[in-house]
Amino acid sequence: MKDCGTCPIQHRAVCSYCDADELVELDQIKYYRSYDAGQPVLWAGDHMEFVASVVEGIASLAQAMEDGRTQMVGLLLPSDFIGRPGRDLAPYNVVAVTNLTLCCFRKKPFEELMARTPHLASRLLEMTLDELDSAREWMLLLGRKTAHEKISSLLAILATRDAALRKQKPADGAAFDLPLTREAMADYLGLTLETVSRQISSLKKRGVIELKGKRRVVVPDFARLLSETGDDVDGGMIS
Amino acid sequence: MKDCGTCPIQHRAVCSYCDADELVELDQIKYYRSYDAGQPVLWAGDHMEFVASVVEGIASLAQAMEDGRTQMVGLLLPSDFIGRPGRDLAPYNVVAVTNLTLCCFRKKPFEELMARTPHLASRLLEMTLDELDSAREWMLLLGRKTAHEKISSLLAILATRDAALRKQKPADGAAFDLPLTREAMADYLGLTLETVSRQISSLKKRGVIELKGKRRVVVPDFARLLSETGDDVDGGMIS
DNA sequence: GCGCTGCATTGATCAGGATCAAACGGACAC
DNA sequence: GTGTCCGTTTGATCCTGATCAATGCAGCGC
Repeated sequence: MKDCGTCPIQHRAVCSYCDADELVELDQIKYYRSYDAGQPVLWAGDHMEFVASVVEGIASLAQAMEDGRTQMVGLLLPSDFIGRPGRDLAPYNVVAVTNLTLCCFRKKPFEELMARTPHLASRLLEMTLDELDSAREWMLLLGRKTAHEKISSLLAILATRDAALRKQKPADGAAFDLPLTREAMADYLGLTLETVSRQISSLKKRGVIELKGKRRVVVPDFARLLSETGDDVDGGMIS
Repeated sequence: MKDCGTCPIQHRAVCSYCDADELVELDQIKYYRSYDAGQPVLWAGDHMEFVASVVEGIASLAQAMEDGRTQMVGLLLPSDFIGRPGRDLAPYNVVAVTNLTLCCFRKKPFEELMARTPHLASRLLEMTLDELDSAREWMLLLGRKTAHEKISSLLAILATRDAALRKQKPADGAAFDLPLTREAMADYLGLTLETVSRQISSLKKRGVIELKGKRRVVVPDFARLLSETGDDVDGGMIS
């Protein structure tokens, strides 16, 4: 895959054919948006006038119940795609977890382009199938794992994705930043923030992880961490 | 949408353009398969040589952990689609819950057809987005709802889908069959079978539902049932 | 320095569901 | 009829994670 420099459509989102003519067209309909940490990007029910690719930062997708219970249903890291071609209303809340930059494409022209270019549609289908798979992995976590396995799984995933952003495999001794507050982690894992805190303390006490400050995590032995997740050690969960 | 008679590709799966030429092609690569209740259709990791549309009966998608814990991640009713164009390996176990008939399309020619027909790809994209939405609704249920809300939600969904198969809205006093054992419900809801049984007994005792035998459920007041689900009463969950 | 604010940690207690165990009841073979 | 099998119900007890509450701690404005 040819690299298109600093242009965000180099991301896997829409660029499996990076040197094709469509690239030029996409380039013409793109624009950038930035959000501060904590700022909402979309509320459930909003009209969506764009689709977008995450350039930098982290966004979350969350469902809420009226009484305030919330469940995060997705975490969007750089190169992830936001939006539903063919849909008008946002199905869940999208919030900037950290400072966030999106590369947006106006929805109408994007859809028109899609209708003319089969590989774009199949690329999006492929990405959506990936999302569906990870949503279903997450269902296993939410429905059947213990608090302890949940936290370990989350840390393993964050470590893996963090390494992947640097095009590496997660290595022993690697450090990464926890981009989420304890409360956000709780909402992602279906726990309370107290339980998250306690489980992290316990992992620390047992030497599975080390904490540098509150947010930086060092994993001295990655296989050890994986063995705490409840997953089949090779394959399975980590996607 | 034009009806193509008894041919299963009338299902929304692949037939938004029922009178198009592709229909003829699809017809040439289709074949049927039947499974008995309880029989496996695919194991996670199997090679998939077909994609398929459910004609009759119910199938389940499930993830399993090595120690036996399992989580159902999807329930496939007639008109639902099985398979991932572009993927080779089955990501989860597929099991026939009741007697099951599938209309299968050989994968290779199906994919070739897809590559040539943009509307087929976008139809599948749309369906996959729907699946993704319901997977995420289910994540809210698994992560944040009480046992009591979980059971009510499941019953509401089954009642709704059952009515939909007859092209109706769920009505007060409507009856439907529970196609699942207590254990299967438990695996779907992230509970144990004992808890499922107790919660159903409690709903019965409080008059929210009536049971005719073990498997037939009557819902005297559908709004009452909905109010027990924890969802926003209009819209939300029921999809 | 001070107090304030926003996360995070830790403790004490409670309760919702899990677990272990027994009994029930219908379908079916013999 | 009897016995067995399977799914279900019900009971007693336990334990994980929720809840309520207090404290810690870093950053920041003044």
